Amino acid sequence: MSYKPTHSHTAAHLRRAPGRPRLSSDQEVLDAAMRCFWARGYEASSIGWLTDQMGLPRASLYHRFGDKRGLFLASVEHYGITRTASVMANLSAEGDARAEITGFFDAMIDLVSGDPATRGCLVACVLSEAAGTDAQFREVLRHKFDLLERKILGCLKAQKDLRPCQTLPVTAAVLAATARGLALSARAGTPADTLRATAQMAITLTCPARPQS
Amino acid sequence: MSYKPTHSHTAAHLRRAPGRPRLSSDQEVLDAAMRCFWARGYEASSIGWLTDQMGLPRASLYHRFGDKRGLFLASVEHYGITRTASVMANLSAEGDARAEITGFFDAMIDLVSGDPATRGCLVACVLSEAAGTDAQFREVLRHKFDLLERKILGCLKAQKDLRPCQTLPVTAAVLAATARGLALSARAGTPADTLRATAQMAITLTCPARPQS
DNA sequence: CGGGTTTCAGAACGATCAGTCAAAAACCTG
DNA sequence: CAGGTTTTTGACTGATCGTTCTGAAACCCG
Repeated sequence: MSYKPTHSHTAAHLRRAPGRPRLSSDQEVLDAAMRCFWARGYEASSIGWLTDQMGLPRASLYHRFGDKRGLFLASVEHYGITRTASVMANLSAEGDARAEITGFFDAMIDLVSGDPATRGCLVACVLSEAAGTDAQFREVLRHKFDLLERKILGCLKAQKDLRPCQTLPVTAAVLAATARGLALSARAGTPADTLRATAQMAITLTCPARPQS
Repeated sequence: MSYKPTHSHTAAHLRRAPGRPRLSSDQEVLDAAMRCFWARGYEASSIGWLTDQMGLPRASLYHRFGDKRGLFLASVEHYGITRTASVMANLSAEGDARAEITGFFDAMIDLVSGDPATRGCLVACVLSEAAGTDAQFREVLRHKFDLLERKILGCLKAQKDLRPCQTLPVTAAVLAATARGLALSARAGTPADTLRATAQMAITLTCPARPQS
């Protein structure tokens, strides 16, 4: 195995870190670890399998991330930054709610059924399972769930044409639950087209179309 | 530990099984195993923990159920018979769809948030995770998912007052996805009242109330 | 070219994993 | 009571688990 320097001289004023340079960046190894957990779940991903896929020595993994739990938490955070952030960005609460929520569902479905090796959602499917035996995982899960509902809620507040019976926070909860249910279906193997049709119907029922303007 | 015979002479014409009688019935041990998997998930439930909770000798477990996978599959089947059957029974397709689906959601929410030790749904939360590494689990999961959707669909066909835009199978998929999302929320710790309010809203949006007759 | 520092590489650790074995115990039939 | 059958019991196995340790390698600075 040949040595490949990370960067030769990116910036003269920025001193390199002392010591032997790393073969791979945190981004690279975290993305590999995330895909492992995403595909197999927390318990089923052994350290040996993880280090193989990450291309990282065993000792380096523990030095950088503490232990398996720390690596998983870092992977979940990496997932949030590199995957769900762009999906949630659709819910900006600045335009038409129906259009934004449609964009959100489309992006979400691409995420959960894009790569057959990593079906479903790392948070909804994997973290929620791991949360059963770890209190900290449970707290992170609750925070992630809450985040989505508040984003949808903020988006709905821009919608003017809701039915009189619709309480906004509860409607947001319905949409969030539907999204999580779709992620679960994706993990079970439901094709993306079916998911999209289901999402479309959920949006139609939840956010009535604005009158033609 | 004292010996307790299962039954002394229930029926004269029914011969007892030969050999040493069992200390506990299949129903008892399966229910304990099911609760273990339900609470901790498949991978996190070790054989040692399972046998402890089941009160069953290690060797007997393997003799009766083959291996851990067999025990899990038997537990899922036991779950279907003793837990989800009564929940699904609400969807008889013989009465008002709205009322039946409301009854279904109520029973489902009781199931997934009744016992704090076994939050969520064994199928939606645990089996769906285990399905990531086992093809047979995946097949069972798909079958269970499909079963629910067909029951809801059959129920919806009795509904006369759907909106013109509603395709029945897609509407059933929306309700099934919502139900699974609620089970996921229950596992994350969302209180039953919140779940019920969300379910109520989903039903209101999906199945418009019949005109007063 | 030597210290100092950090990562790499892989062996090694005790613990625990799923699964097995052999013998004793508890029943039935005859 | 003797022979047959099945379950219980607890010790046992090899493999794998998460984690740690020891050196050597590869960089910077002076």
